[in-house]
Amino acid sequence: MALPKHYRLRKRQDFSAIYRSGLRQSTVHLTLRALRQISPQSLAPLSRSSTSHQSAERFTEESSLRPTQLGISISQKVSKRAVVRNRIKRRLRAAFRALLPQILSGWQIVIVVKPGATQCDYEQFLQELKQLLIKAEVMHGG
RNA sequence: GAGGAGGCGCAGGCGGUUGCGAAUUGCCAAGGAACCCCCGUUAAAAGGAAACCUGAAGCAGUUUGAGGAAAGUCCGGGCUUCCGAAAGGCCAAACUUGCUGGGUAACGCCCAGUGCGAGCGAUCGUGAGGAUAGUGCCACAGAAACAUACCGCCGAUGGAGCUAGGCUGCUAUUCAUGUAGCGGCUGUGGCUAUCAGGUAAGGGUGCAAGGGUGCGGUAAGAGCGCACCAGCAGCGUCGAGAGGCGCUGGCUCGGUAAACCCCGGUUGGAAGCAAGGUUGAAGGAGCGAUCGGUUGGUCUUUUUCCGGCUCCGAGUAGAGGAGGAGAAAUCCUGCUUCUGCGAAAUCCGCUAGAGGUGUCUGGUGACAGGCAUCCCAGAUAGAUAACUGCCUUUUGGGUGGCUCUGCCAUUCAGAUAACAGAACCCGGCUUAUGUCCGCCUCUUCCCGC
RNA sequence: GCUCCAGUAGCUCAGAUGGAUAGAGCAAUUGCCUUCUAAGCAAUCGGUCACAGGUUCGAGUCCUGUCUGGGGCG
Repeated sequence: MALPKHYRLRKRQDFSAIYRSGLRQSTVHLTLRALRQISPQSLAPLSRSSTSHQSAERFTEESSLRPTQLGISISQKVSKRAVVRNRIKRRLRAAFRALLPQILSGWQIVIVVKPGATQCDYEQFLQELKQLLIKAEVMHGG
């Protein structure tokens, strides 16, 4: 990872939570799944979903604590060769890192790579990522 | 110079901007803490504390960070747990290993050799035990595919009197020999029939038909005899052995075991680092200080002793709290114990190894041994990078020079790194792969001297 | 990490113990039928049996090694 560890999305729970209730945007080669993060204290009783307005109040105070976390999902259907998949991941991370200063904190993001992205270069990924993040209002429009 | 065979090496280099993991050092929040201060047995509160220890996150420095295949998972190990057994033998089972000798921790791997096959050769390939232990199969064709005889050849016994002959009678003709016609006898050759005849030379069929070629031999034939070749057996000799060479012998046995099988060989089995352990969220079960009884039951190895559990009796009042009449239920807490990664949690396992490099010695070699030296990835939604400049190499064009079918210099344009990503660790095998990549040895042909 | 299965015509599948020229349905092409089309009928076309090597007289089938695709378990 060309990202520091606390910018990475690491737990299986986080991924499944994002897939379950996150918003969705997509371009030709990428799909964005994003979830606005709730504070770490109320993360545990998330499934009971009874303490919604309490956590919403806390959110405004504590959203600045946790930075935005990124996870990348790329299937074997995109390419059977691990080298190709890893290269795409690294390029996406590099693009994300370049956009990091403009990104709001407190989000959890998963980027799903679609088949056909094998031919893309760094510039294309940067453009598509920027488009997605602006559409999802994770990033300042500039 | 052209073509070919074998082997080895490398896995482009130097930067720029922005970054990541690990180790380590320092700084640092915070905690612990000897101690200081305070107090003076009616006490030890509050406060301080850069001796020292721990040290999250962060910052800074230093070091370091994918492969020859990290891949496929086709073999062999190490390591770990469980089951079984505990040493050896026999049987069974499994493996599916199978020329010989060696190497190795081990191997289905490697090295050296033998036989066979391919190539002019360098070299290459080889799943290379047994077909008289038994069973099965060998389509079609063919008489017959494992034990038979279709045609043919030969023999024996017959038949007809057709045919070629032999002997002979009559008639015609001729001077005569003879010739022609019609008969008779014979059974040599042919024809034909038969033989539970002989034969395996020849024909035909087929991948394959009972060793091959030649001479003799025989009624015809045949290893029936001989010579040479191939194969088999025995002996001698060389070799550690597979085998090589030589001599002798009786002459002969289809193929298929990558069909079943037989023989030999090997082997505890199963799972795999998501092994397995530590901490432990969560869940289940439970919680009594002490003494006595062996007539009981059961477990630890049969017996004895000792001991554990259970049982019976005494006794105390039964973890703490709430609750209640309470030693009840129920709830919370604590403790004991069991389960416990789908809580894909933490840490360990986790990288010093059948290790790398250099050198010497032994060995034809695989390899082994000695000495010196080095420490060289440990991630876990998975680091080792993203973008980019120049060089290198090379192709084409232009210009210039020279010793001019070329070479050198310069310039412009293009191409320029393939295959591929550690996931517990090693040894092999296999597969993928190159910027016109580089190097060495050998071989064949051509040209020149 | 472990493990199983498949690969045969454009598609979906047969092909049991090796035997001659590898079949079926659909599709395609042509013809018939019909005013025309569909349906129907008839014929035709189409195969490196995934690849390479081997055993055998002979291999889709047996053996060995690869490649590709798909599934299962922890």
